[in-house]
Amino acid sequence: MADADAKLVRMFKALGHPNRFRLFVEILRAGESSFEEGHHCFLHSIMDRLDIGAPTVSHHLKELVNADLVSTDREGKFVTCRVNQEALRAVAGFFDRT
Amino acid sequence: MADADAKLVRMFKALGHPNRFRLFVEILRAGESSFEEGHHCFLHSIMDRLDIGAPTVSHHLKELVNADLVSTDREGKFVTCRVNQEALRAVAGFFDRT
DNA sequence: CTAACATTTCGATACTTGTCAAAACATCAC
DNA sequence: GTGATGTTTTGACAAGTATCGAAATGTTAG
Repeated sequence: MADADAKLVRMFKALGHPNRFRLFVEILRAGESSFEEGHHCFLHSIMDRLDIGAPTVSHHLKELVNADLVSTDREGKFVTCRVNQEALRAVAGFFDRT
Repeated sequence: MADADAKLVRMFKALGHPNRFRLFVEILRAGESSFEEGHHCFLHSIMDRLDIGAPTVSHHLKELVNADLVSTDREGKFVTCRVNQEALRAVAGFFDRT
């Protein structure tokens, strides 16, 4: 299997769990509605809206990062998240090819 | 979570496993290169190209069908598969929205 | 009807994963 | 420094999943 395909599979797998999908969509939407540079958002505000324990959110976030769908940064006490637009284009490209 | 989202998650989950992804791509490609109506292809010819046991292929195919990515028909002794184009458009739409 | 072929179901097993509580780590405010 | 707050790691457990061999089912050919 081609390398690019393996990467796609990792993305699909990451999005193929309800809680991870919701986490991703929250990051996506929070980033869209943000006026700050880079469209990032704070993890703790997302945690507030998901009724999942913090360790679980952290675990899922790490998987989104491993799948290259999301990237994170630390700003002092907080962690900020943003979606990786380039990765999204790769996925969209797969479906456009069909 | 909205109903449409749950459907998306099922599709992502189905595509998020290497063997299932390969099965899907085989069906996709076989269908594309076919001149028969409906772009269908025979399951046994796909099985030949994947080094996975028949029971496992059958299992994965069922999951692709459950995810609404693929539909199957029986033609006598054989099973034919085709991708569900409408479902593909639904997924593509998700990524266009970003 | 029987033999051959295509596919699915069943049963078992090894492996992966989602989740949480508790502890640890990181950073800031004081 | 201490305490408070945000996040991650660890350890554990339940649940889910991928895979296979064997058996069962469906279907056609002869």
